[in-house]
Amino acid sequence: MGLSPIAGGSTVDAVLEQLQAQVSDGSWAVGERIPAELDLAAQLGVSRPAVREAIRALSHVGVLEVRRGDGTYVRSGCDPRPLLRRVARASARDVFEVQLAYDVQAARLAARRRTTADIARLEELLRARDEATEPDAFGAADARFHLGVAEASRNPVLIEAMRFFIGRLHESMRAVRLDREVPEAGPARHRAVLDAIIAADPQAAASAAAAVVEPTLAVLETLLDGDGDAVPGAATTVGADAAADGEGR
Amino acid sequence: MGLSPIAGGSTVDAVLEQLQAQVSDGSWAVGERIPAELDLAAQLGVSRPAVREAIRALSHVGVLEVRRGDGTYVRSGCDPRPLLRRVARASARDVFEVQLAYDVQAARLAARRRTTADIARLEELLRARDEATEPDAFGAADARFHLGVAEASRNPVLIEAMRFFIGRLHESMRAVRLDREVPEAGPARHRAVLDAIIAADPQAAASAAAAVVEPTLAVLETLLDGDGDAVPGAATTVGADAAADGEGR
DNA sequence: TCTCGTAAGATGTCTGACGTCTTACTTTGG
DNA sequence: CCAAAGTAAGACGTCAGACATCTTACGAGA
Repeated sequence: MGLSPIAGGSTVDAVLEQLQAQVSDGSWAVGERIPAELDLAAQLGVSRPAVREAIRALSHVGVLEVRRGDGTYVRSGCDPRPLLRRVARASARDVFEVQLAYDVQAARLAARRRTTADIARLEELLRARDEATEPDAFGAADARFHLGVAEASRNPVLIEAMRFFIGRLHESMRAVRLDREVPEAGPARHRAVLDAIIAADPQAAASAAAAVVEPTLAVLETLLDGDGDAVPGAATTVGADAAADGEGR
Repeated sequence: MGLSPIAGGSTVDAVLEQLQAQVSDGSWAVGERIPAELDLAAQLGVSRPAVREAIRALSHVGVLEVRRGDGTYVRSGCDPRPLLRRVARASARDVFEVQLAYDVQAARLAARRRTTADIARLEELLRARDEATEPDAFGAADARFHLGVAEASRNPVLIEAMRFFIGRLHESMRAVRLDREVPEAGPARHRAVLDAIIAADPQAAASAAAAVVEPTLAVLETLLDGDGDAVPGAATTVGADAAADGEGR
């Protein structure tokens, strides 16, 4: 599969798609060096800035790697943009379900790997969470406790994934004004998570973590129910306009 | 917090960090319009292309949204780049642990939401997986089955997350030549997952999904254990740490 | 044979310009 | 007085050319 001249639509986005296609279908293998910017511009019939922007965009999402003075190399064949697009337009419920998966796994791993320092830190975070009263402060303290558990799991990928998803989740709920209406699980259930982590009991920690989120998820489910699968994007979509999807290209 | 002129290093990256900082600390609220490219260029003391590249990079990861003829708006305060960087440099084990979280949750949700059509499709995928013999073909069939379970969960975020992480996981393992050495769970355990999904038993499906991945994870653990963080540059390095992070970009 | 210097190639950045779309204001007709 | 159409201003989209800087590799010299 070769490169074909760009036709219509947004030039940069069209270039971006072509480059991604070359990577995805293996025409450009991982680790390989791709043609120079000027060569690509000539092949595609566009200017160098257009090619350059597309390359930079792909490098910022980890698909390409630019080495100054040397060239541009393929770093990974997996394109994270579909995931990012999905998360940006996802319903609060969908994000919440993924967050549940993270919480359970983080608690399980934390129970296996926590140190005494972790326990002390988590105790402090849990105390701060209990003491918080104002809605905003409470939400922040709650997030910090969940993140604290993730940090005790010693898995940097899990930590960053939770950090990102928690942020997006709060945004989603704030956008639909649900952050004040959806009740949070009480201190008791959070205490159970920490106790299980202290007891170094992965199974119990996983169960307790699920018990923390399940009630909230159930409320969320009833609040925006009726969706099922009949209404794909509409109802709870946080990303404002669904139609905007076709915007770029 | 205001904008300060760019000093040294990579101009575009410096601009990018400043823009991200403005968004992160709330100086530019979500939904708000940011200054025009020319204004930003003047404030930062750089050229318009530099500002433009930074803006495009942030728009491609969902932080900003550019509306032609109108202006640039803040779409989200959460920056996914830390997550992407982490995943790019993660060890196979760390990615695997996250993948385990997805598998368990996908199986649980699939057990609750699967249709008869899902069951038929999963049966077909499982059969194809059992029949595959060649390593590459088997790996692909295995991935398709796991993705099939995710699709039955009816959670688009979970589906895309699994698609991305499975891809990165395979890349990681191929990079260190582990894809041929790490044994896959046998047909029996996969059969158990599908049976639980058919039986509409979320709890059993979750357990079965965990049972599928746990053995592989255990082997992985012993294979590259002992490294911990002692051998930074080695094959599966998790990126050792923060130090190596400076390279990218 | 090893080391150092130089040249070629590639990316990094800048300046300036023009095209096109969106938005908002103004004007005109009812 | 209100509403609709037309117009002008602002902002992003793209392009062109040029120069700076870094990396790499090749070749000359010790």
